[in-house]
Amino acid sequence: MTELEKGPTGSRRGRGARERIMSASQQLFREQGINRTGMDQLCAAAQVSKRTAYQHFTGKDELVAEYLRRCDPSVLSGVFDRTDLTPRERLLAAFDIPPTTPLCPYIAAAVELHDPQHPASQFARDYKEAVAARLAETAREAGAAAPEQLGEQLALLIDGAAARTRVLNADAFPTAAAIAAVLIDNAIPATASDDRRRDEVSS
Amino acid sequence: MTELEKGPTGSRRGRGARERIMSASQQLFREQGINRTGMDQLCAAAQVSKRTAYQHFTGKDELVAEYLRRCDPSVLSGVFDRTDLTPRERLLAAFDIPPTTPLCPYIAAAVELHDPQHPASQFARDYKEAVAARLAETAREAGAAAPEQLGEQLALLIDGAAARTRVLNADAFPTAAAIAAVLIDNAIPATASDDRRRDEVSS
DNA sequence: CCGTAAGCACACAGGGCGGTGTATATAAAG
DNA sequence: CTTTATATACACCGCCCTGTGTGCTTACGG
Repeated sequence: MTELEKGPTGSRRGRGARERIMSASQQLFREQGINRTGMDQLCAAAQVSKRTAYQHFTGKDELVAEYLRRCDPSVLSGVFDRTDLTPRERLLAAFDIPPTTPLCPYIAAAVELHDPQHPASQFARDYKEAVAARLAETAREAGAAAPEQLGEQLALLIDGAAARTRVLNADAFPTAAAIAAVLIDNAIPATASDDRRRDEVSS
Repeated sequence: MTELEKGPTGSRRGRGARERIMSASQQLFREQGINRTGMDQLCAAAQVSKRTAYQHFTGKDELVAEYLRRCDPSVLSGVFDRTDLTPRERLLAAFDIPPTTPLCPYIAAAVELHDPQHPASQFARDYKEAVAARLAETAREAGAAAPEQLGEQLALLIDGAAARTRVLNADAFPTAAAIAAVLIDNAIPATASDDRRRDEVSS
């Protein structure tokens, strides 16, 4: 572990300032939003001097982009890679968000930054498209008639639940899940439904 | 018309500074967002001195709240009051947003202000609940089995389309409308569908 | 042990922000 | 015309923001 990558991401041998910054970003940007979190506060929370922060990131914009890049793994990958679930169950599992998640950070970033050209906004767009693509892929596995369309629809439901949860201060994901169940059942031909009409078709 | 109300809203006899402020707010807050629009810029755009602005509004917060209050009429009322449409058509018409609308300002405000206690955030919540209620009411008129549920579902679709349109920079309302059509058809008992199976029931 | 790079403390620049104070012009109501 | 509310111009305050400059300390690798 002496040299590892020393690439653009690697804090080569220091005491892990970069990691602390990213960790503090995750917390503060989620709790307070991006615009309402100053670099001073962020550096204080990360126990990092401001000078060090600006040696790791050219500016707040880059920091925000990197923050968004590190939001995903626990949310997305954890759902689609679960082999213990049928494709249909995986599609529905995307709506079982843990109550700790305050709001989809991608939507928040896109709204707060308000600039489609901002690197973070671009990443948010790419990410949302990737989610829709994975949903479509899973929909195809589940035997949906129009998987692309279903994927886009489910993605819209997720975003709707996230936005509505934020505005109303009340969990909207159950409602979205209910809609998703309807859409999935409508899109998957009866012969492929794996848990609702199993008894009347496959067994 | 000499005295009219002289109430808190009335610019009693001046040259309409308040109206210009609100007009500029509508434009700038939508184009640039709330946080990225300073009072200096807003006053310049409204051709109003800053002093005057602060004589009409105690602060930016109040201005923002008033701005949100004036967003509605052209969007909401215009849909639900159309008597030329059947209830079912009215539900679907809610998804025919004019392409001029950049994003639901209520979601934007809730995300940007980031404070559920802010008067504008509270109004946004009330408004969203009112929309869901009117959707539910119309769903009841249309004969839906569970109108409250359908109203909440359609409201979620609208918010999802708005959020997704913002993040992706691409119109997501057609997708939402497609989902809405499915939900409506599923929720309305066959005997009550007013334009699909009309010929086999009512006439 | 020594060199070098990572990190630190601290002050400061430059600008935008929300908001105010003051003195002046204008237009309507009487 | 006088009065009075309304709007104006403009300077100003204190605060917080992103971002730097400078010199010093620490710790790891060779």
